[in-house]
Amino acid sequence: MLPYLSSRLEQSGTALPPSPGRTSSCLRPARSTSRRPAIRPRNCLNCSILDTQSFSTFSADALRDFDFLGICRHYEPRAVLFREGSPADHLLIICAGRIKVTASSSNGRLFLLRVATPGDIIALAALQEHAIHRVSAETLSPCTVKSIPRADFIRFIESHTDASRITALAIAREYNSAVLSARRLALHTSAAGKLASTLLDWARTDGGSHSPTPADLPISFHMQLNQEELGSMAGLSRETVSRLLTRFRREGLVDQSDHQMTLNNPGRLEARYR
Amino acid sequence: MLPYLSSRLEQSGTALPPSPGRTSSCLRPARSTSRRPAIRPRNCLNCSILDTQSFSTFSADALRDFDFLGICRHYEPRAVLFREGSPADHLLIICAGRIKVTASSSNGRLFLLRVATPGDIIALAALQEHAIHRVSAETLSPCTVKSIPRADFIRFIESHTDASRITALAIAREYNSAVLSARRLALHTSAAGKLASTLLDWARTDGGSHSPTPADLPISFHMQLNQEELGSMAGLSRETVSRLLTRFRREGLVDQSDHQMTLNNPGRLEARYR
DNA sequence: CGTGATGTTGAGCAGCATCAATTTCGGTGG
DNA sequence: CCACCGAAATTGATGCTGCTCAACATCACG
Repeated sequence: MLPYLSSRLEQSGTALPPSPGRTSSCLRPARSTSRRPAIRPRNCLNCSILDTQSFSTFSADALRDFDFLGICRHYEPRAVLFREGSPADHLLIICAGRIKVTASSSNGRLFLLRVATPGDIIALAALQEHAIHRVSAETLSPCTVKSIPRADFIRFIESHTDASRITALAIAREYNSAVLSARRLALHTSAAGKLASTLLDWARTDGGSHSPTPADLPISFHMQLNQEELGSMAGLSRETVSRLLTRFRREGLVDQSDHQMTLNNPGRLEARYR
Repeated sequence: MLPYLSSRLEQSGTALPPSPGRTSSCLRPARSTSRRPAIRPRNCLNCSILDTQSFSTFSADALRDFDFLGICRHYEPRAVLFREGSPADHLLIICAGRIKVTASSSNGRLFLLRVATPGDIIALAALQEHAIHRVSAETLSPCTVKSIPRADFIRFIESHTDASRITALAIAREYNSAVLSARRLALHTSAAGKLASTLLDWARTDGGSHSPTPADLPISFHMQLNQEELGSMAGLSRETVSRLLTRFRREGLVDQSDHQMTLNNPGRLEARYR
């Protein structure tokens, strides 16, 4: 037995006993029961998420061990994974669904830091420092999440050099997105500027291709947030977001049908409301 | 010769040839000449910074190798270490002095992300991703900075497991401070709230003890920024900062003499202007 | 048809950016 | 020592912007 698995047996009170014949994937975790019990992953090896995301460069060796770590759990929408202030003792990896990461103030305001999608890692930075969470995480849609106890994960990265590197890379990405958020909020005085750059940042990361900057071609992406949440991401009130979106629509800068948002001319949007 | 030092010889065009008898420290890097040439560090082993900061847990082995990496350089105030948009090909470690890390917008606004002090690492996240800098770095005071070429550093952390872990930790810290900045800017609607929380955050990290939260005792710290820079950190105009500081002073919440800033009652400051 | 979530639009006002004038202060040179 | 300068800070006046409160519309769902 691998050394970093020692804490497994006691950590998961709700985990099912190992079921050897099971072939469940991280993505579709067993037929849904009413109680949505935790299941052992054991199929990260052929999980498509690992091919495309952060952990794609794991060595076969590391990947095999990684497969044994933690447990997968299913969550309904609006479920809280952890709250600001609680100790960061588990690493979370999103197998399916969308999760919003927020910070809140004592007077009830909310700040939406990011929306994490499959393949994303949550709580990595807080876990590294062995600190308390400075943010809360809540599911936006039905989610499957792989949860790895801190001690197991630390032991894992200590015994795999490449895993350690990849971890650092993942945090670096988290860092850069946080800096982008801060930039947006600080550099734009006008509400229009804040909203425009929020949409642009989102379209560029979330909206398909990671190509450098594809000229002034329209970008389309799935708008997963309502106006209130969008506002809490850009630091604006719900009403202001509504007014601005109609303005952008009138000016032909964006189109919105259902949950599909299209930035017709990103360059012009950026230039007009910087 | 260590493998990760291979690129040393060609990388430093301005570096002096090795001077074996030299015993210069990272902190006080040779007698100052008019041209402030680059020097080889070779004394990180007994540099006091390493004892107290990020790299304190390096193994003796790693520390010895680390000592051979990069070169130290001296900079005058207002010197630019790198600019937003340039490729991140060097890691910087501050040996002495203070460096401000900023982001700027096309319309001339400036956002001050952090002030880095001795022991801090700069450009770590951008370096990991092998991306371009999203921020600029500029000296506030006379500085000594150790500069390590990307390739050398990557090779270093790949050959030392503990170094890799410590690197991840350092980025995690950077990340958390970036999140704090974003929080501040997003969660506070009032200018007073933004300034108050900026001062409080600063006092708690920079202002001496890292104790959890020392009740309502006064906190004092060295205010290294003028009001304009403080404003660009809190997302406020210079004039607003001035007005607010006089208000805080009148209310007995802060005292300011020379460059020493004292928060007389942090708890009250926080409660009144959240 | 009611209910609750979400989006739209209007009116009023506080707060902060901006422009502008003045003061303070540290340094530099006569 | 004083005069002068420039950088930084102070204070005032003004206008706009976006938050707040409020009413209403729209839609999905039971």
